[in-house]
Amino acid sequence: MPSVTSADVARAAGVSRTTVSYVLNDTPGVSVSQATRQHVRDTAARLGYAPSAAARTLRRGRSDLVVCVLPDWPTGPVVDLLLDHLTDVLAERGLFVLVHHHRDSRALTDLWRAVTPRAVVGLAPFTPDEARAMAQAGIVVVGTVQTTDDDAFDRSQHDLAALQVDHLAARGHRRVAVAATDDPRLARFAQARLAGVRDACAARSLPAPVSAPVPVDRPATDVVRDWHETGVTAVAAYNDEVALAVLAGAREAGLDVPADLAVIGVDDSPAARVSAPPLTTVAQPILAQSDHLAAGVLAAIDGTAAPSWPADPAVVVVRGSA
Amino acid sequence: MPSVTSADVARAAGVSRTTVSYVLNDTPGVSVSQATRQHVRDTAARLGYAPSAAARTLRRGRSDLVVCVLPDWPTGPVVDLLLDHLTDVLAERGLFVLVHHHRDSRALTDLWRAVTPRAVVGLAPFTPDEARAMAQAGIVVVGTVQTTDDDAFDRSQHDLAALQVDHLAARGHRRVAVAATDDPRLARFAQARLAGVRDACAARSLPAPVSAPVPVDRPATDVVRDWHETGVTAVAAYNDEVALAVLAGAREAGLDVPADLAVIGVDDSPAARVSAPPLTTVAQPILAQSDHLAAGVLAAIDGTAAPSWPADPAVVVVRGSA
DNA sequence: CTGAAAGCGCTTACAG
DNA sequence: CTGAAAGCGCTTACAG
Repeated sequence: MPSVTSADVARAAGVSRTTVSYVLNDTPGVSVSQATRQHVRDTAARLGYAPSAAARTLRRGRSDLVVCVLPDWPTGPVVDLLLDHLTDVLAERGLFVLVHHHRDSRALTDLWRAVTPRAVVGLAPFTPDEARAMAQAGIVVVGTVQTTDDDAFDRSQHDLAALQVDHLAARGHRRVAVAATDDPRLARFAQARLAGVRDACAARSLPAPVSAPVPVDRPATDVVRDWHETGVTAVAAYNDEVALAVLAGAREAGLDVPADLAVIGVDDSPAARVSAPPLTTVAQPILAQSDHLAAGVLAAIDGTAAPSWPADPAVVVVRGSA
Repeated sequence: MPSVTSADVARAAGVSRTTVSYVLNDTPGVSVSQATRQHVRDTAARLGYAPSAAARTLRRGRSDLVVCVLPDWPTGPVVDLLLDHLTDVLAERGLFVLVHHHRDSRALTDLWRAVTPRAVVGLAPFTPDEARAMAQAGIVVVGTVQTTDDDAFDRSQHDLAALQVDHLAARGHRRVAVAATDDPRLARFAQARLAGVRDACAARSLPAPVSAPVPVDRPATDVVRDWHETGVTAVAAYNDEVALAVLAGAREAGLDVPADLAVIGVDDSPAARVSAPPLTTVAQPILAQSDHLAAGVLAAIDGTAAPSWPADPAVVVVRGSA
């Protein structure tokens, strides 16, 4: 179908393309009579005119599109919240957020064929190569984690782990196990988190933690039994999903939570509230993080200084499991 | 930063823009010497050349972008799977998938300002107005559900509900309750699903089901107790998340699942495998649906006939709860 | 108040 | 084998 252009609208309405553009964009500072405005709008609607974003972007020299790159692992409700908030905040500045599920680097390269975004927000850590390619292309890259080389990355994972250990230690636990994830895509995170638990234990003179991967799709019965038999009384889980599998394993093994085994997760997902027992977990300040990301995009676009990362008020939500 | 264009590359490499375009796009059927090809590529890399997607799209008259519009409610791992698969399948045809979290109609209108996609895949039902606007803009619209007016919409929800009732009835249950969602964004679905359970009960000569909204962030203790006291022995939940809240409520109320109360969900989410007891649920053929969506996009683009919706092999996954 | 014209960066027939 | 030129649809200084 031959799509209708602004020239078609101009011709049909008996005005110039200039006028069509002025009216349809509500360009400030131009005076076009109300009658003409209405006539142009009616004509555009009648013809089913849809402006070409490509032409607009080309002419303007910049697009209003912000691409948010997600990690390729399942992200859950916490990230949904972040995305919605980010979309809202940037929409107020006329920026439109579209999300890319990052699977492999090839896909990230193809991205430039399909769109030239104004900015890219990375929720997945980029490799140094990817980050360099984007920077070179003049694309603003903002992220929770700039690259996997970033120190801030390890630090944030460390802090999360420390909060778990703090809570467990305050309850008198000494022998802590780490329920890691078995998802290879999360290896980088799991590793930093384990190191965090290890350091926190050392700092509190607790014995070094043991660790095992825990699949999320079945009760972690065997692992839990092993841990319990070797004197472990508390488990720091990679996230709530893993913690749920630990809870299920304890149930199967006939262990009482938290009496026989305390369990603490990370995320404060909805499921944490209705598990048996309800899950004690670490909640991250997701809205604050989202605001920070939005501020980072805006700062980069406006050329002002990037906001500093907010003091991290991640907090332990105490429920029944630890 | 003045971004580098193909003209800059041509100048620096000492060739014409034509040659740059041929080399960088691997245009078939043109003969450029290997030496020149390499020289152009090196020059482009050295200058950090990134082609303008807007210019390319404008010139070509079409973009390679497919926008997938998600509903504004939390979608979970099932939709993630669908998205990943859709992205893979369409990538093979050079199409790039970006996801938009649909919150309000204003945002959907802004979409055309930011991008002119080749096709839109709707996972959320569009209003008739929205669908018309897109069709008029010459955008291919493909979806599980074209509009909320669509008959197929009610039918699919009906089928899901019928499967739940079938399973419950086969286990000897007669008094069925519907654990609906309290999320207003899902009202349209909840309504169709309730109607489905009602019809299925009628068809099997069971008494009409009772129904109550169940929040997912706390145990549904009171509702469950009420149901049990009025002779209800089985619950058809809106989805697994709601079912989990029912399970938690039963636990609080001191009821045994499934002896005192059977519970069946919808989705077969990971959490369903590790709940107490493991959740019996209805699994949807998500990969088949994803393939169908991809085929729909391709058919529309190629101008061939849209594939018919596959016979829906949604299936009950029997675990411990019903 | 309105219009003619330039130009954003690319691709691709066409001529050499 | 390579280059000059047209044109995609828009916005916006500029002239009237």
